[in-house]
Amino acid sequence: MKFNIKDVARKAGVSISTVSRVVNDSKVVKPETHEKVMKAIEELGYKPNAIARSLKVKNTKTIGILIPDISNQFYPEVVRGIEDIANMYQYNIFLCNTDLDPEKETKYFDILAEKQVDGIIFISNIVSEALYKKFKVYDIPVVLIGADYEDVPSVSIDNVGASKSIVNYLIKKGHKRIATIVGKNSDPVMGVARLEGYKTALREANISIDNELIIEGGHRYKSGYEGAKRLLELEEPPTAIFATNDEMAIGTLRAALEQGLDIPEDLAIVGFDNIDMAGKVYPALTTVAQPMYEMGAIATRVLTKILNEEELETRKIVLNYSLLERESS
Amino acid sequence: MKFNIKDVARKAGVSISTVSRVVNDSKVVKPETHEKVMKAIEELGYKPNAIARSLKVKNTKTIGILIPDISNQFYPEVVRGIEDIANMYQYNIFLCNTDLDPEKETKYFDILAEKQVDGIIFISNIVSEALYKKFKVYDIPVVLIGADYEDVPSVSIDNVGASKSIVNYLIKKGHKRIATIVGKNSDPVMGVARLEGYKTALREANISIDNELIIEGGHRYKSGYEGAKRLLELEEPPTAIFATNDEMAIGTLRAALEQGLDIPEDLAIVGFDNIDMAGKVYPALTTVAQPMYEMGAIATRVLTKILNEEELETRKIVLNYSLLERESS
DNA sequence: TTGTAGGCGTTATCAT
DNA sequence: ATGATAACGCCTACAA
Repeated sequence: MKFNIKDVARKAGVSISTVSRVVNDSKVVKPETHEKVMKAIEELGYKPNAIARSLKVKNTKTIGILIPDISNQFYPEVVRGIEDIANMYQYNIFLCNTDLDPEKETKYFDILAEKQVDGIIFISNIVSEALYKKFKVYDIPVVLIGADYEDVPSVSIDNVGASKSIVNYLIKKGHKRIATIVGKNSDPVMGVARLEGYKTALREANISIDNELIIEGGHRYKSGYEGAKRLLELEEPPTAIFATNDEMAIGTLRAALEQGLDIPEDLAIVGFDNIDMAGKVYPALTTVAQPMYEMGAIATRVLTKILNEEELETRKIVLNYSLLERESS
Repeated sequence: MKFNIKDVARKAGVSISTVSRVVNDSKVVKPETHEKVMKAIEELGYKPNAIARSLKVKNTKTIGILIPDISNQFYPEVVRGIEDIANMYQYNIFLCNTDLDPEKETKYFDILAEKQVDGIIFISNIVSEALYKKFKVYDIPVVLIGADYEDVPSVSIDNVGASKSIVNYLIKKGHKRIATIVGKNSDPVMGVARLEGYKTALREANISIDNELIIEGGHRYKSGYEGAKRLLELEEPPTAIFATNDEMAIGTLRAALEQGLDIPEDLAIVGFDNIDMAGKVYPALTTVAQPMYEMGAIATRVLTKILNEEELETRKIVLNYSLLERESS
C-alpha cells in the first residue's frame, strides 16, 4: 500500500495541486486546508516520491563520489567529511570505489550521469584526458580532491612543500642520511611531488642525494616493510626514513622494531597523511597531517556553492598541512 | 546540450519506441534500424535518463546503506563488500552515517524510502521497535548486519561463542587471571554478548569471576588505553586482557608497552574483529576475526535475492569467526 | 486560495 | 518490425 499524491487529494477532498502545495509548504494555502491535507497525509502515511519529483524539477539532491578504495585507511575520513556536509545541504551520496582504475572511473561516471546526480566529487591522483572530456560533455559539476587539473575546482595540499618541510625537520634534528620510500613514479603525488620535496630539502641543505636511499615502494604497508628492510641492510643504513604515507611508515616501523632497533634513537621514522592509525601505533608516528575530514567537507561545500550558483572565491583551494611531532622521531 | 530519446528518434528518423527498443536491446529490431539508431545515439552523445526510467519501471537499481560511522575502522571493509556485490548486480549505493543515533536512523530511512531505493542494508547493534515498524509499513526489503531482530533477514556471527573461544584459548595458554574490557551494557554486542562469552568460558573452566577484572570501556582506543591502565594498577594485575574490540585492544597494547611490559610474556593481549590495523601493529594482535568483507558481500547477495524474488535458504545467516593467533599472546 | 492541465523522459500496450 | 499513445507521480503555469 503505497499512496501517491492523488490518493491524498481524494482523501482530503482537494486537488492534487493543493496537496503539492502543502507538501512543499507554499504559504498561500489556507490554514484549514493545510490541516485537512496534513491529516490525510498522516493517515495514509504518504511520502512524496522523490524520483517523480526529480524528473520534474531536474535535480536529484544527490551527489556521486568517486573514491579509490573505501577500505584504504586514508579515505573513510574524507568521505565522512563529504557526507556530513552533503547531508547538511540535503544531499545524499552515491559511493563508488574505482580502485584508481580508469575504466571503472569512466564506467561509474557514466552511471552517475545517467542517474542524474547533481554533482560529483572525484578523488584521485590523476584525472585522465578522457575523463576530463566527459566532465565537459555532460557538463556536470565536478570537484577534485587531492588532484588538480586544468580549470576543474579542486581542494588539495601542497605536497611538495609538505614533504620538504618534514624532511627539513629531520635535517634540523641532525640527520644527514635520510632515506625515503616513495610511490610509483606514475603516481604524481606519492611518486613525484613528495619525492621532489624530499630532494629539494636535501639539496637546500647541501646534502647530496644518494639514490641508494630512495626506494620505490607503492602505498601499502607491505611496501613500507620491504622497503625498510632493504634500507636497513645497506652497509651504511640511514638514520632516518621518510615514508611517503603513513601505512608504509607503519610497515617501516615494524621492520625496524623486528630488528630490535630503538625508535627514534637508532632510527627516526616519519610518515605522511596522519591516518587514524598513525597516532595509535607505538611509538606513535611523527607525520605531516593532511586535514582529511576538512578536505571532504570543503570540497562538498564548494560543490554546493556551484550547484546554488553562488560565487566561488577560488577554484583551487590549497589547504594547510601541519607537522605532527610524536614519538617516532 | 542534453539530448533525450525524442532527439535521437528525430535524428535517426524513427519513432521513440524504436529508440527505446535499441537502448534496451530488444531483439525484434531490424539490424539496419538498429544501426541507424546507434549512430544517432553516438553522434548526440545520448545517455538515457535513469530517473525517468525509474519512474516508469518502479525500481531504481540503488540500495541504501545505513552505517554507524564510516570513519570507524570496522566499517569500511564491510562497505567495500557491499559495494562490490552491489556493483556486480548493477546497483549503486547510498551511504548514510547514523552515528548509532536513532533519530538519524529514522530520518535517513525516510529519505531513502522517498528516494525509492530498492532495498536497504542496515548495520547496527540494535534495531529499535520504531524502525522495525517502518520496515514493515514501507515494506522495503531490509537486511541487517551485526544485529538480529524478529523476522528481518540478517548476517552476523556468534558473538558469545567467539568471545568464549578466545577466552578459552587464553585459559589453555595457562592464564588464570584474565581481565576484559567490554562495551557499555546498553550495547547488546560488545556490552552483553561478548561479556557473556567471557564469563561462560571462565565458569566452565572453574575460574571464579572477579568483577575487578571486568572494565566497562566503550569501543574506542582511549577506553582501551584507560581501562588497561586501571587494570595494570591493580594489586594483583591480570596476566591477560581480552578487549572486546581491536581498537580497545590496541589502546591496551600501548598502556602495557608504556609501562615497559613485555608482550606477551608479562601480559597477553587479545582483541576482537580483526580490523586492518590489528595485523599491522607491533606486536601484531591476536584476535578473533569477523569476516567483515564477507558480511557485507553476503548481506548484499541476500538483498539481491530478495529483490529478484529468489528463494532464500535461510533468513538468518551466521558466519564463522576464526581465531587469529599472532604475536600479542 | 484553489483547481485544471500539460509536461518531465521513459516504458509498454496496442495497433498497424 | 515499427509507431502512437497512455501511463509513471509530481510540479507549475495559468485560469478561475
